[in-house]
Amino acid sequence: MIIFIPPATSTPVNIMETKPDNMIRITTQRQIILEELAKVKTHPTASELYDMVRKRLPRIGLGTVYRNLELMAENGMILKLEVGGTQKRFDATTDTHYHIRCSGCGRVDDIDTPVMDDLVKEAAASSSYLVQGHHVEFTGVCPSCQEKNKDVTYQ
Amino acid sequence: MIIFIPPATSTPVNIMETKPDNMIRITTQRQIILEELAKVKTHPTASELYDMVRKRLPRIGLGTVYRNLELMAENGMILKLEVGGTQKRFDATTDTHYHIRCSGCGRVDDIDTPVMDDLVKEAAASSSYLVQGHHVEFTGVCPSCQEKNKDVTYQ
DNA sequence: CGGTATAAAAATAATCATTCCCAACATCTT
DNA sequence: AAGATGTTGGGAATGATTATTTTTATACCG
Ligand SMILES: [Mn+2]
Ligand SMILES: [Mn+2]
Ligand SMILES: [Zn+2]
Ligand SMILES: [Zn+2]
Repeated sequence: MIIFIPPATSTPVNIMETKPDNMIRITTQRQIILEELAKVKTHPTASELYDMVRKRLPRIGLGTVYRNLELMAENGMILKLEVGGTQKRFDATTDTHYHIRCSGCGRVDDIDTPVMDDLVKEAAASSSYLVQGHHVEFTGVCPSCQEKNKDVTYQ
Repeated sequence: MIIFIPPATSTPVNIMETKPDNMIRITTQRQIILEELAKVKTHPTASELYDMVRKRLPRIGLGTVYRNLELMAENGMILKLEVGGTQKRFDATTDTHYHIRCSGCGRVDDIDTPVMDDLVKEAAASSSYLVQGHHVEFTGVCPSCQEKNKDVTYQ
C-alpha cells in the first residue's frame, strides 16, 4: 500500500517552478521511520532512530534513515532540530514549540511555555534579514543528571 | 608578557573543590585568537578563525585554534554558538543576545531585540529541569542572499 | 498481465568537522 | 640550573553525515 502526501512547501519556493507533481511516496521504510519517531518524545538522533527501526526492518541501511529523515524534514512532515551537541535530532511534532537540552547528557525535552510568534515581527523590524522563523533553546540539567551529581552545585 | 585572567566559573562547579589557582594563561596564540575574534562581528567558525590567525601566526595549528576556543568558551571569555549548520561558531561578545542565521549561506548575525531573562523562570516553572540559560535563534534570508535570488519567493 | 522506465534502497566509499595523541618546546617552581 | 608542568604543532583517529554505485521495488503503458 503506497500513499502519496502533498509537500508542505516550506522554505524557498520558486513560484514559476512549483510543479504540481512533486509528491513523496510513503514506502515501507518511510512509514516505519515515521511511526517509530512518532512513538517517542525523546527527539532521537538519526542513529538512535536507526536502532529503533532496525528492530522492525533489520535490513534497513543507516543511509536510508538519514536520507528519509532529511526528505521528510524538507517536506514538513517532521522537524529537524539543529540544537547544540554533535548530532542533529528529530521530532514528529511539527507545531512550533521550544526545547531544553541537558548540559550533562545531551537529552532534549519539550518546554511547554507559550510560543511567541510576534518575536519574528520584532526581529524583522530590527534587522535587514527577511525573517522566516525562530526557535528557543533552553539549557539545563535534567532530573536524572541532577540525581547523578548531588555533590555538584550548579549556578 | 603573560597575563592571567580568573575563570568566569560558568556551568557545574563543585564548591568543595573550587581551587583558587585555576587560571588560564594568555599565551601568544590565545591572545591573537582572541584579538582576531574580537575584530569581527561575523561569528566565525574555527577554521575561518584559523585562516585569520594564520596571517599573524603562520605556524599555528588548527588543533590549537580548536583547543583554545574550547578552553576560552569554558572560561566564559568567549561564546561558543551551537547554532544550526554543520560548524560551531564563536563570538567575542559574551553578553546574552540573540542571533539570526541565513538559510541560504549560513551566515550568522546579531539580532538586537531585548533579551527576555524571565523566560528562564517560566521554563523552570514548567519543567523538571534545573534551567540554566536560553538562547533564541532566528532563521531568515540575509540581504546578500535576497539579492542573489530575486526570482525566488520566500514564504 | 509483461516490459520498460523511474524511484528508492542497500552497501559502501568519501567527506567534513572535530578530537585525540605525542614528541618538542615554553614557562614555572624551587 | 633542573625538574615539573603546561602548551604547541603536526598528524592520526573518530564520528557524523553525505555521496556514489549497484540492486531492488514500484509505477507506467500498452
Ligand atoms: Mn519537541
Ligand atoms: Mn553575537
Ligand atoms: Zn541529563
Ligand atoms: Zn545569506
